[in-house]
Amino acid sequence: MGIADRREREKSERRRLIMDAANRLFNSKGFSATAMEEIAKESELSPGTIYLYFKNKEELYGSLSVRDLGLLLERLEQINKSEERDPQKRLEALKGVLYSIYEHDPILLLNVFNFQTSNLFKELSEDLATEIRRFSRRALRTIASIFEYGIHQGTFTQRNPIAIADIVWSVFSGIVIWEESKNALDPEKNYIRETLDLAFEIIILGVKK
Amino acid sequence: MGIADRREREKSERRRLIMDAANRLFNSKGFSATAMEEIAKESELSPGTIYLYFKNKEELYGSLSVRDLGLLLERLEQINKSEERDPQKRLEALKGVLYSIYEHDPILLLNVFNFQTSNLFKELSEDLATEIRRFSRRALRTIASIFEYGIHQGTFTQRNPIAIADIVWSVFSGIVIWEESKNALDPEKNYIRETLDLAFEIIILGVKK
Amino acid sequence: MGIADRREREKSERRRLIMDAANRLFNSKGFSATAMEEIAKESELSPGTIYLYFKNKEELYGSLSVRDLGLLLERLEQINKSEERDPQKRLEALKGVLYSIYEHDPILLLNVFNFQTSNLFKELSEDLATEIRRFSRRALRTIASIFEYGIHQGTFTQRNPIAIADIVWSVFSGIVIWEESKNALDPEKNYIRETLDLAFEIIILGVKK
Amino acid sequence: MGIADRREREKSERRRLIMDAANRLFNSKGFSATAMEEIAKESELSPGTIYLYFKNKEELYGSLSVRDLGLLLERLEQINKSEERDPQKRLEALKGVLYSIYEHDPILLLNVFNFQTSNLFKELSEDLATEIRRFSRRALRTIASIFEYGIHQGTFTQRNPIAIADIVWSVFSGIVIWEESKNALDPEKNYIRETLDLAFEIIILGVKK
DNA sequence: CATGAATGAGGGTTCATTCAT
DNA sequence: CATGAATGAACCCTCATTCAT
Repeated sequence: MGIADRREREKSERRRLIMDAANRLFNSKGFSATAMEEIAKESELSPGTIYLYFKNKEELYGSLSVRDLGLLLERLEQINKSEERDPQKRLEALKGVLYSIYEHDPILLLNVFNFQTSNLFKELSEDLATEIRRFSRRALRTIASIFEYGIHQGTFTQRNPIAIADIVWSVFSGIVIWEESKNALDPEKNYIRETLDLAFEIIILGVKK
Repeated sequence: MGIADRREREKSERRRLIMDAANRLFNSKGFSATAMEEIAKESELSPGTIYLYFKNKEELYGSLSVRDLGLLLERLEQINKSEERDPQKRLEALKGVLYSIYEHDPILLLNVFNFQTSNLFKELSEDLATEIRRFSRRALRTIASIFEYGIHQGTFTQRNPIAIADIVWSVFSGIVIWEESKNALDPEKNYIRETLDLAFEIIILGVKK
Repeated sequence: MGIADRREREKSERRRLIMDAANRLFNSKGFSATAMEEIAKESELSPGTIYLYFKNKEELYGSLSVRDLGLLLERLEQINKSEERDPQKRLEALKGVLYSIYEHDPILLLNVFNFQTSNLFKELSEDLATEIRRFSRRALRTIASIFEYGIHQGTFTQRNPIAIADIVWSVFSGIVIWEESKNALDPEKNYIRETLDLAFEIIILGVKK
Repeated sequence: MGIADRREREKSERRRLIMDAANRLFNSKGFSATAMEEIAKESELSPGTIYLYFKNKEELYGSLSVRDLGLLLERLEQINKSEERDPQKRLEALKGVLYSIYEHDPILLLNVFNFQTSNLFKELSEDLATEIRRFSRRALRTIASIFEYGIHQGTFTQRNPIAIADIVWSVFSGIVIWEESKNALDPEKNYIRETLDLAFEIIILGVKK
């Protein structure tokens, strides 16, 4: 490995270091309530260094969204690439992916969500904004293609697959946000798994012929 | 009308004036990005005056949630009080209520949502926090009772009504947030109505016997 | 009693009412930390009314000083007017007066003191400032005349009576402030009486022939 | 001198810079009337920088007291460590110290005083409050030991040394405050030196056998 | 590249004072 | 006279960002 490579790797490692720290803090305290200096401290770097890797606070937050969406996208695309031929099984796999994403980082989707809704978007560089939009669209389209496949096979009823994908995405994100917020108030009871299972049960009943 | 009455009315009008201005600004710029002075300017009052009506910025925001939730709750309870005997029709009424709420203020639910998720809750006076929680719980229970009614009548399949209410609430909020965020990026195309219709169609298929 | 008289009396009663309330609050929280609205509430009047009786916050505070100084002055002048012929006994009477003032309102002198030191003086109307200065000077001169009397009688050593009065005044105020501040830290132990007694003992030894 | 050392020195110089500026302003305008921004301007720094060195306005004020008390304490302790065997000479030295402190900063003691009396104490960090209390107590005890020494030697009359120290402290502070306030009103005439001399004369007569 | 001290604009909030009723 | 709602200037403090080292 050449020196240039090592530099490159160290650089991207440091980027990840910052993003991980930022993710932890943004998740636990929210965007506005997290100070850049805290992120610096958490990542054991100085504030100035953060700005060598990210143009500003918004871009740092946006980069988290990109990373998360990329992760999600990759997993989703594996479903379509799989050998599985039964549409309902593919739907189950979708549930599995979404749930595992939730388990990996409970509010990953909430972040992606909040970010897109929020006005932080406006502060973003065109590049990053475009990337988020593209990833987001691709994720939706990938979900849609699972349904398309089912419709094509004749197992699912004829409906607009993109619209169904929107619904799946919405209900999933909605449940995660909603149950997480209930969780925050009463940490004892966590019904996310059950609610998600039920939601999928209903969706399958609703789309199957 | 006595002087005291008039005073009282003026006072509550002023409160509403502030809340409306705050709502507009919070909606378009978000909580943190909105300065109290802007709210003052928007409501044609002075900063000091805002503080005569609301203890602080958080309480002002929280009061918006309470007002919104109250509005929603009232509409929901009318469904159960209605003469309608057909469970599916009641479900349609629920859709109508949620949609009309959306039309009245597209991000009303988003606000309620974001608020509960956010850390702003911690800054709230106990009174206000309790009220929000109570309203929120009652709204859920009211939705649940629509399903209970259908199960009781034998039209809907036997399932936990509270869980279904959570799903309905989640999917509805999720769609609104999601479509609104797509809206923000591309204001030409608004598919909310269609997506909601489809979502309800699926839910009805999913819960009917 | 005519109507005009009653008006006058009510007016001065209200003045006193406000001053008493202000005194209590200034004493317990200090000048800056006391809000005019608190004084209004404590005196069961409205903020606006306070301003009918006092031009501003500083004048209200200054008026307290005037009242206190007047009270003190009256008591001091009685000593000189008394039948008592023994200079040392007159000195004892002086101690009694100062101590009873302290008992009446522990920080009366502290207030007079702080006020004169503070920059509040600058905000005062010329009238009030002049009055405070005149009272203050007269109080000093009255104390001085007690010593003059003793020197004249040949019981006290020949010294500048005004300077001695300054010292008496300083030591007395100093002790009150100092012991009060120790009091604030450890309310159990109150040595003011003992310290004052000792101070007078020393002074008497110091001035007697 | 290493870089770290220089950093350290610059840092403490900066601290002193701020404290000096703050001292000037607090002295001339009082605590409440002095804005942090003025202190920033006076020390040619930005407001934010002040907060890098002091947690808040109260702590800045408190730090001044600590510095002043430290200075005083050091001087007082030198009296006891000195070769001087004559108690009355030691008393003279005490007068000298107190007077030189006064000359160094005429209202140093007034500040220490006012601070302890004021409610600012409550806002202080435990550390700083403790330090002020400790210094204050030690200063008193050091003064007391001068008298103890005189009593032990048989030159002074048997009296509670701590109480005498309180009196000395009180009369000295009292005179400074009092004469300064007269000074403020009529800057022509400054009798502090004379008054202090007379006060010491009286005290010495009062405590000597 | 990395640092972290310094910046200074901006935010939330208070409160002495006014004035229409 | 009395009121108290309204004002708005001013204050303390934070924190995203910069830049000399």
